[in-house]
Amino acid sequence: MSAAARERFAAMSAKLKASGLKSTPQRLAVMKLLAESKGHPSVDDIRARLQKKFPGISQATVYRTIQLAKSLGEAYEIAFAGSGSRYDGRKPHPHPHIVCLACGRIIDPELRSLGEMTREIAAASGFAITTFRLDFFGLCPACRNNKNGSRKT
Amino acid sequence: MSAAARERFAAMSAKLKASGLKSTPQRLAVMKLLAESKGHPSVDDIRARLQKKFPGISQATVYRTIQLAKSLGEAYEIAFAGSGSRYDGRKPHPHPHIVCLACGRIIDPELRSLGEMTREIAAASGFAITTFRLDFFGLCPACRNNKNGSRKT
DNA sequence: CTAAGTGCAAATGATTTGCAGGTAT
DNA sequence: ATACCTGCAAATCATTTGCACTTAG
Repeated sequence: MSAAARERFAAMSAKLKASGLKSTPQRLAVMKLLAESKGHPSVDDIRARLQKKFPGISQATVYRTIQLAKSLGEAYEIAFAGSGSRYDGRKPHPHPHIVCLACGRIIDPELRSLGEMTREIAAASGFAITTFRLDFFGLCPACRNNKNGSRKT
Repeated sequence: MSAAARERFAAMSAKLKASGLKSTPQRLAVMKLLAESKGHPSVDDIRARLQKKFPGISQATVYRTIQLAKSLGEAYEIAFAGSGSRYDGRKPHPHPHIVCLACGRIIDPELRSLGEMTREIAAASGFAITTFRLDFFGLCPACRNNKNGSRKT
């Protein structure tokens, strides 16, 4: 567990405690995974990885905990049509993504000029812009060559 | 029906005929609506507007026809998590949107610099980028004032 | 102790699909 | 004629929710 992950997990558990809600083992485990997963895991990725430690853990609990983390401002959901959402507990704010159409990998690109673009859009449309969604889709370097699809979450 | 809409409808019906599939009244009606609707209608918007002319029209037919139009390259789907998709038959290619969180209105902003941004992303990540999704969310000029929500599709 | 959380299974909402009868070509 | 369509209802898939039991504080 990297220093950054440890810090994220500390922030999450602190918010959880501060909220007055209960710090159950399941909640802490889900949040830890969110804090340390670089690969934008799905609900089922999380449930699967928690099986060893919590044999009976239910999807419902994972869903509920993720929603809780979102409502605490500690997780970010990337929803896709036609497939389950993916979650990010490392950067819990809107940011652009690049999604590999072959293996499902999702990475976070650097991108300046987005704030500028948002201001331009707001000025031209008259909307009060509060958030955005920006995804690029394509083939990652690995999938451009081999036809594999080792799903790295 | 504007000149642009007429042209889009002509393109759609031509593609349909060329595909060898049948030009049924339902299909032509759905495609006409797609061709002329500026407001990015939902499946149910379309079904509702077709009720008068086709009293028994089913959601299934609307869904199937939209998928057909998409596969012909003549309609573009904007999918949202937690609510139904919206469709665009006027510009059947990826383009940015601005979505009003209060009334659901969706408009198409002008935006240069997107191609440039895509190239930048591709170069930095090594991905072969094939498409993108860009939405801004906020309050439209009307909803910034009144709390109404006249859903203009 | 007791409000809150968990697992399970049933409910939901959008979309898809199987099937039996209808229609464009 | 006949392969393709349609409407209907049942099936899917991701996610949410009701409920009876369990547990953190």
